[in-house]
Amino acid sequence: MTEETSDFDLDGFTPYLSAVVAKILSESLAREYQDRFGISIPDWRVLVHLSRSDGTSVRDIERRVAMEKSKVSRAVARLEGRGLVVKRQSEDDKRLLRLSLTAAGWALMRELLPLADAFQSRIRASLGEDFDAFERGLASLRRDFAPRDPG
Amino acid sequence: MTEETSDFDLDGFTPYLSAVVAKILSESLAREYQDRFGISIPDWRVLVHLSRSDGTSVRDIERRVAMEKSKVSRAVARLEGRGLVVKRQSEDDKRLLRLSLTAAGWALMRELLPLADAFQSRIRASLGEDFDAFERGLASLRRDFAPRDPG
DNA sequence: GGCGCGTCATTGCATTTGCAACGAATTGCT
DNA sequence: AGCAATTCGTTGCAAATGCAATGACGCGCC
Repeated sequence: MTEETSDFDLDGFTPYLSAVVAKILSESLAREYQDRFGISIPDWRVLVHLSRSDGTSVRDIERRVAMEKSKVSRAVARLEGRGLVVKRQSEDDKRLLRLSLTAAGWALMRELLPLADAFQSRIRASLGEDFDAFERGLASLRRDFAPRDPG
Repeated sequence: MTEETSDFDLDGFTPYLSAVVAKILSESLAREYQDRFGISIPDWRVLVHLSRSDGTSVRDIERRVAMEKSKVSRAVARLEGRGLVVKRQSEDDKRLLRLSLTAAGWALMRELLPLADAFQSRIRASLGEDFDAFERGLASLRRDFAPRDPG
């Protein structure tokens, strides 16, 4: 009866497409470390962030990795329980936590980071000559659509 | 003490960046319809998909929108409860559902789709001349990293 | 110095999610 | 045709999630 249909192009709709792509990328990568190392996606994000900048706080990670602070807090608690991360109270500001990888944490990252590099290479190959424009695009969107900082 | 730090570049790591960007895009768009229309992100995805292809099944949406079938099923149930969608049993294959928007569903979409178009314009402006390469990139990644079809 | 206001991290709780199990229906094999 | 294997959609249940409330602390104004 109503053969009605909008002319809206779902596959050209960037928010939708990028959600799909982000999901399959995360899951594809997660398959390589979840079973093998017992690391969840939030755990992975925290670990990678700490391998970059040792001594950051929960709030830093929340901002930078776009994860809820409660999610970060629980991931950190899990990782601390496994002896991969240590929490110290910051001396400058006792509200803050200074998070660091332990020796075991670093050892794990020496196994995980090559996986990440290999995965990134696959992505680069898939994107070909569009790679640079793609990365620039992600940066632009992040800048222009990031939630207003209430500070 | 250990001023140790890996040289891994988090901001150049595509799975991470794309997850962040997808999240802020989804949430930024959601802010425009959630409160106003009481539509959640999964609801939105289903509605948009149905506005494109009337009469598709839960499984179709699962495949195409990269949502768990249970998530689709529950979104459809919600939308049916609000009178925006109808479920009919397919006559060809009685396992399948034929999903359609109701008149009320179409009326809602006539309000929502302009929001989507406007949002897409903002994205296009943000990406500038990289827009085409960006969309091509999303399509490539989707193709190359999509989960193996067990069929 | 004291007091109100804002920030950091955690936690309680309600909602959402994902996975596995299930019933109904179809397909394929013999 | 008969029966096993598979597919579709739903649902039960445990785990994950998001939000608001809380406690500890720092900052600024008086």
